[in-house]
Amino acid sequence: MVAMKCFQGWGAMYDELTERQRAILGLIVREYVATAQPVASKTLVEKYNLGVSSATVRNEMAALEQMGYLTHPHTSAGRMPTERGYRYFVQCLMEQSELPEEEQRLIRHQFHQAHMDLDQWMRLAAAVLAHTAHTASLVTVPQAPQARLKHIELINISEALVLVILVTSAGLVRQQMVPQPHPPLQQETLNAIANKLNALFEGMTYQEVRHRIGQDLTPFERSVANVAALLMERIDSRSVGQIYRDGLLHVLRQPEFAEAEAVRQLVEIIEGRTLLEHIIAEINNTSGVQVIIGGEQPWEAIGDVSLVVSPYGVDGYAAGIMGVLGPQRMPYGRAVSVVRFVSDLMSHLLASMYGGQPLTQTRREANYANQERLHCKKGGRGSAT
Amino acid sequence: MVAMKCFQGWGAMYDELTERQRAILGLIVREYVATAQPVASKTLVEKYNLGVSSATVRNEMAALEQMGYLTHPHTSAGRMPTERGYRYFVQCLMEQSELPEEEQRLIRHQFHQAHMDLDQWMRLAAAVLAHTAHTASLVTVPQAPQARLKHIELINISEALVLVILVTSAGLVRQQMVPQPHPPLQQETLNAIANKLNALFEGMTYQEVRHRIGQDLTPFERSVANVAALLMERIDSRSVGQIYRDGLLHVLRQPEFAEAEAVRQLVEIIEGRTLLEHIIAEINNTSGVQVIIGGEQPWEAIGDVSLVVSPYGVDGYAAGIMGVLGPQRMPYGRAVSVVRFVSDLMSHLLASMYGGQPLTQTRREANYANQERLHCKKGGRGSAT
DNA sequence: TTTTGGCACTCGATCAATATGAGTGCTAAA
DNA sequence: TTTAGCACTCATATTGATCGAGTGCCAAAA
Repeated sequence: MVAMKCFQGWGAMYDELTERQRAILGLIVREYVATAQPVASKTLVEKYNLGVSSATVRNEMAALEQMGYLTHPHTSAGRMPTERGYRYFVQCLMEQSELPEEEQRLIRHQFHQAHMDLDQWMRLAAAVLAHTAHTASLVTVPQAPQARLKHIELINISEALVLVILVTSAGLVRQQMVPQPHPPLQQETLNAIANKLNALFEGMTYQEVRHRIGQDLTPFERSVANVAALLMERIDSRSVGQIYRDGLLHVLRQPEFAEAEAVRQLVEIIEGRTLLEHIIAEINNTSGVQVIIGGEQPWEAIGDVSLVVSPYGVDGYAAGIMGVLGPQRMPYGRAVSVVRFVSDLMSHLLASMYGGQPLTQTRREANYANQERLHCKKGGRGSAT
Repeated sequence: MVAMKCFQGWGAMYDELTERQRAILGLIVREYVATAQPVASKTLVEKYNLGVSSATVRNEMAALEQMGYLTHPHTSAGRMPTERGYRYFVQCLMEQSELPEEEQRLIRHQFHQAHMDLDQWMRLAAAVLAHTAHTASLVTVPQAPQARLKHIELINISEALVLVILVTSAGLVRQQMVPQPHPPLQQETLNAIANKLNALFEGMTYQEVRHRIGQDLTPFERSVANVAALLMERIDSRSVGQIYRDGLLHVLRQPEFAEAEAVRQLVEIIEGRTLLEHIIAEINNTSGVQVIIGGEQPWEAIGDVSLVVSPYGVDGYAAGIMGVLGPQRMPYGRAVSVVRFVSDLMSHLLASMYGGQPLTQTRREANYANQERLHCKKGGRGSAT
């Protein structure tokens, strides 16, 4: 059967495989994902009623191995997908179903329960991703490109302390205590000061605020302005703010993490910031759901761990990423569905909170990949003739 | 030599052991903690220049095993402490040194860097505990007994949204968006409304706020008041709020977590909320640093994991717990030192922020245990007569 | 009465030899 | 092009033998 173009840049690769090889590769991936055991030619034939003998399947397997889609742990073992095999599966073979309507409704409901509470949304997103995909999950707080001051508020906490509350244009709120000046100020005076500072600094970045400090301000006002600048700088500098995690236990149950070394590596990815920041930086430049597979291309470092991640947020206001992570042997279809759904949902919720365009548009646009895939699939699902 | 009372309720147990047995038990615990290998009579004699032969040590070991302080993994292996052995060690044998001055200074410095930023303090506390004790660490956000409203602020975010900021008397800040009423309100109007609500509700709990809602308020004011009540209720209801964790990797490096099952159990304790809340509830009723050892008394469920925890906070304002957790085979001395130091430090910092008495007093008082211990030690270090 | 040297005994750990069987690769026939 | 059949490979499990660390105990010494 004639092979068809599947995905930009994968055309050549796609052409390598016959329809039957593609069917077999798909079954092997699915079977291996389900059982975590190398799959034998015989099991395949028996379980899926292929109309051919195991020997035929073996030949195809050998061909697929030759081309780098499968491996052998040892001579007398079944086949398992290589990274390249997974990649092909994800790009061309996987059906990208939507999440079942029932599940969608449940998730939406949970989010609407948490009225406009960003913190709870993040927590919930992490929980839903982990629970639905049976993997670990990560959600980063959406970050504005550069924090700009929206509003300062001063609150009299005691004779010794004043609370500075700062709201950025992206809606982030930060607070910090500062000492009262020598004769403590009353709330009304503080309000007046806040008004003055708001008039002066509204819409500025932390550098601009710093620059404007100095003339015609009392020492106390100056210290408040400095604190405001500091808080904004802190927001900007934390390239990733807090990270919400969940579902580590799900992943630990997988057999690939039966020994300590693998677990260590996994936890190092999840908890350690360096690698994560690297990944996040990479992802933020893309759009749509991305699948990162174990030791592929630039991700040799992450070993047996795969990620399915997506940026989300509001265009121009705030952008974060969320995703799930598990062993290479991961149910990619389900993972992609749920990551796409939840990131879309969050984007829309954030948009309704801040105004602005949810980051979904770019993703729809990115669906060319998806559509191409469907197109390529049309080529044939049926068993070999 | 006459045995002396060591610690309330442990007198009887203490009396069981001769001076030499105590010395040997202490050495075994220390050696086992250091090497993670069952310790043999010979190694003990050679390494510590005991003035006796290995046979003698063996006899004493047999006696200690008889009494339940030691075990055997198998016949031809050295001895290792039982839970009871660890307990005796912690209660009577461990020297409770302070953290080295150098280290104290460094830690204090780090905390003072993070000016009055509660979030950063917590993160830092978790990091310091984990790093210093080479274990995993937990820090819960200090919770006020009942949140009372200190201040409400309303900020005009857009034509569609108003940000409600709420400050409790304990200094916690929460925010939430509410929709603007039909003709959107200007910032000045919002200020007036905030003033009105502040005058009405200051100092009230969420129940009291709910009760006062209804008469002479506009629908918008009522919705703000409701949101405020909801936020305070949420603060109260989260018996433990966010939990800061760190250092999981340290623990995973320990040989007792070489196999997946142990790791699973550990992560279940750290990430799962149920068991943790149970522990926290138990601890909050006590004062001073507590040592929870693996499968002891009411803690059979936590298996091979030990905790060293302490409450901290400001008397009457806010109380949380912090601590470290690792395998039973844990450097208890160091862990106790650092937990005590950091919890004291945090208590003082919080007290300087909120006013009030730091929770340290009770701990000093609890030192009777410590002093008794020193007393008991005085009883004799030398070998038996 | 306590300590100690000595010796037998136990039992995990390690290694080699062997058997087992799952699954492939290849070849020759259909 | 497919397939039946068979040889081949290699992980896994089993057994047995050996080694040695460390204890337990006893009888002699202090």
